[in-house]
Amino acid sequence: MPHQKFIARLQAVEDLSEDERRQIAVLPATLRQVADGETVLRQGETVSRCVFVVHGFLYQTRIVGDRSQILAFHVPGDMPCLHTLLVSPIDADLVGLGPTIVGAVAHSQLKQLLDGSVHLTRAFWRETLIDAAISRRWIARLGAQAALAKVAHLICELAARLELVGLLNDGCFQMPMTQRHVADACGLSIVHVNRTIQELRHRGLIAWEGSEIELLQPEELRRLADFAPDYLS
Amino acid sequence: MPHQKFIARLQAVEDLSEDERRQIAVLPATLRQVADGETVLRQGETVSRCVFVVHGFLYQTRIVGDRSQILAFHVPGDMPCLHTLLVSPIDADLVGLGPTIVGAVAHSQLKQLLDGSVHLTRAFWRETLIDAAISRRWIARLGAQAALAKVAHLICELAARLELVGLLNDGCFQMPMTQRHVADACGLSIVHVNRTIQELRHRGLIAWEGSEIELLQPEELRRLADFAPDYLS
DNA sequence: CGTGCTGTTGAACTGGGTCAACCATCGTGG
DNA sequence: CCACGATGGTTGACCCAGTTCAACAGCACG
Repeated sequence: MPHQKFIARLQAVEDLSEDERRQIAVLPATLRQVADGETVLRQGETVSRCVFVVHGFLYQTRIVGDRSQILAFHVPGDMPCLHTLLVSPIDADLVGLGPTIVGAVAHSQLKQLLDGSVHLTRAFWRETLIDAAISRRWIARLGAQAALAKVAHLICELAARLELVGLLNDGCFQMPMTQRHVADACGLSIVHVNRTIQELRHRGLIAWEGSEIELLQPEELRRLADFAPDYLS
Repeated sequence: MPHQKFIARLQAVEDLSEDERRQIAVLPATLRQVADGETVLRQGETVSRCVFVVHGFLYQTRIVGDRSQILAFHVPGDMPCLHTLLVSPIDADLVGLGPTIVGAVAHSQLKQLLDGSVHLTRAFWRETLIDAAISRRWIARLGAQAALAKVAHLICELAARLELVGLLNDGCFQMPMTQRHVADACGLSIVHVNRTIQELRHRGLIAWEGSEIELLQPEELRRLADFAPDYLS
């Protein structure tokens, strides 16, 4: 059931009929294993297939000057390059985070499906709009928050998004993100991310060992991060 | 011809037929004068009409902690809250920048139009995707560039977007933006924006008096800002 | 003719960056 | 089985880009 999480995600976003769910489920998709750090799509590439995350994580990253900036993380159920259906080429590298399984659907197949249904088109459109809403929060985070709040916000957002697809258990989630990823996503140096995470640990807000992150005081963490999950669905 | 610039914008984004252009042109729209600093839509509001810029400028701003962060600027032809058609409520204040004229179309009218046309839906969808692409660049700008490059990038982007709607004359454009706006858009303090702009002037890259901004060495400025206009259409 | 906004300048300060170690873990190849 | 190099986390010392505070000038407007 490769499309399962993706359908669940769309379903959360817009109510789908039995028939619509079936139409998506029968889309011919090829599955593929992606290794940690492997580039799935390269910036500037003209894409002809939409990728969706079945298991694991992807992120989008872009070189700007001598730094690399992460533009987005993608969790199971997300379709990170849905926008390439209408806007080409892609403006960032799409990279695997930890061992990951992705599916791919041809643009042509997707276009054919959407041509036949205004409602499904709207569901997919809405999906991209939520992506855009997340981007806007990232702008707010990067432009206006201090380091501690930036990192806290990122963690809150990931937790909330994983909760939506049932991957948050008891305030815990698995994500093989290194401190370098956090640094690149928050526009901070690795060293300072390290100290910031230690501060979060020290305050008893999170636990983070290996790839397991736990929210110890979610309420407190959200307050610190000025986070509300209202924009995610 | 209130819709003129908006149609031109859509046209640039996706090829429209004579008939489609007419369908948009006859959409019932109410025009309205917006004063400098006047709030058109308030964060959290459930919107029932889409606003488009006829003349002047709007920007989206969001309070985060004790700062306010500008999330986007909108130039004539833009429809800043098109996303509210599918995602409510709006996540930022929409504010006038200088004396501005906006039009408004009821969601119901727009939905009716789009229900009848897969192609128009795609054109509007694409419009929101370009907005999203701009947001992603802002993330890159805010997360990875130094002050000088941030400000330069903002100026380059505005110039390029205004050029698309014919409002760039000979490297000059009118925009009644204050240094506070630049500060809020770039996540910098006003004082430092002031010094940064002086540096840009000093290097002979721009001239900026009152509300007239001129690119004196566009090529040089773009290099400094690491700017390429590829993502704007 | 004050009052408030915008731009400008100087001086002192600080959050976060940079540089440079060092440690633990882990996969790899000899 | 161990030596190794690579990667990720951690720490300390120093530095600097950008912030903060404060003052002032020009100007527009009621």
